[in-house]
Amino acid sequence: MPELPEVETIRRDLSARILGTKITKLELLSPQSVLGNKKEFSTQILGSSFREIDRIGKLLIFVLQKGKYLLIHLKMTGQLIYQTKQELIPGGHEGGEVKELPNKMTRVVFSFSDDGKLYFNDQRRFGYLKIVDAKELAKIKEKFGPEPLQAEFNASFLKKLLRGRRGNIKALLLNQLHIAGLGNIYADEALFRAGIRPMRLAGSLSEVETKKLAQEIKGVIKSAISHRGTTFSDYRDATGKRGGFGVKLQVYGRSKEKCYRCGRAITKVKLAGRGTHFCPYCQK
DNA sequence: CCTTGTGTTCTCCG
DNA sequence: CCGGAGAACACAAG
Repeated sequence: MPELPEVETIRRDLSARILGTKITKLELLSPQSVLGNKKEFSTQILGSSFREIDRIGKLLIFVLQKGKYLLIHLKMTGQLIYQTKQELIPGGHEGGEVKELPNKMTRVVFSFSDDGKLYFNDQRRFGYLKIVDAKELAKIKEKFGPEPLQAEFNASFLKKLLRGRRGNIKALLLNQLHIAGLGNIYADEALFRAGIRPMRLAGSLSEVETKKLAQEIKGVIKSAISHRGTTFSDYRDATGKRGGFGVKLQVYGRSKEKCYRCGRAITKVKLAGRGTHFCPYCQK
C-alpha cells in the first residue's frame, strides 16, 4: 500500500534518473490503466520529457511541457520501476533483486532516448495514469489537506481539525481532505505511538493527546521516508527494491502478536471499513 | 470472502 | 429545509 513515504521515495528516485530525458516510445499493455483518450495520452507523452516530479498526498505529478501534467496513482498494488540500459541486459544488474521486466503485471512502459525504461506495474489495475491541464490540476489539489511534514501541520492545526468532531479519529486521519498522505499503515502506527485508540471520537482527544498525535504523525512519516517506506506486499521503490520500514511497524500486520511495549496481544478490528490494529493496553 | 484508496451517495443532525 | 458531517457503499481485480 503506497502511502506518502512510499510515493515520496519513488518521486525522489525517479527525479534523480529521468528528468529532462526524451520519451521515445510508449507501450500501453493495459489501455484501461490510462484514463481518458489513449491516443491523446500518447501524443502528449511521446517526444516530451518530464521537467519535474511533484507529489500531493499519494498522487504523483509529472510535469510535462506546455502546462500539461501526467498524474500517476499507484492505489494498492502499483509500482514504478526504472531500469537503465545496463540494468536491462539480462544479468546486467548486481544483487539480483531487480526482476526481469516487463512481466505479467506490467501495464505501461516508457522508453527514453538514453535507452532507459520506466515500467508501470499494477497487479490489480486499480492504479491509473491520466493527463490533466493546469486548471484540472488546481482543482484536484484543492481536495487535499496539508501534508504531515508541512509547517502548517502542527498541534494547533490538529486541535482545530478535531474540535467538535463526532467521528472516530482513525477515519479522520485517513480522510485526504483533511490530511494528505496518511493511509491505513501509518494511521494505525501513529495512533499506537500516540497511545490513542483508533475508535476514540476525534473530538474527545485532550490537548495533550492532540499535541502528541501531531508529533507522532510527523515522526512516523519522517522515519518511514528515511527507511524508504514499508513493503508489506507489493510496494517496491523505483529501483525495484523493498522498503526498510517494515521492521519498525509496531501494530500494522501484527494481529495476535505480542505488543513490543507491554507484551500483550495486538488486536485487529474493522473500523472505518478498514482493518485496524491496536494494543488494547497501551492505547487508551 | 478478503485486501485499500477514493469517489459518490445516502442519512443524520443541528 | 439547507448544509455540513460522517457513514455507507461502490468499484477496481485476483
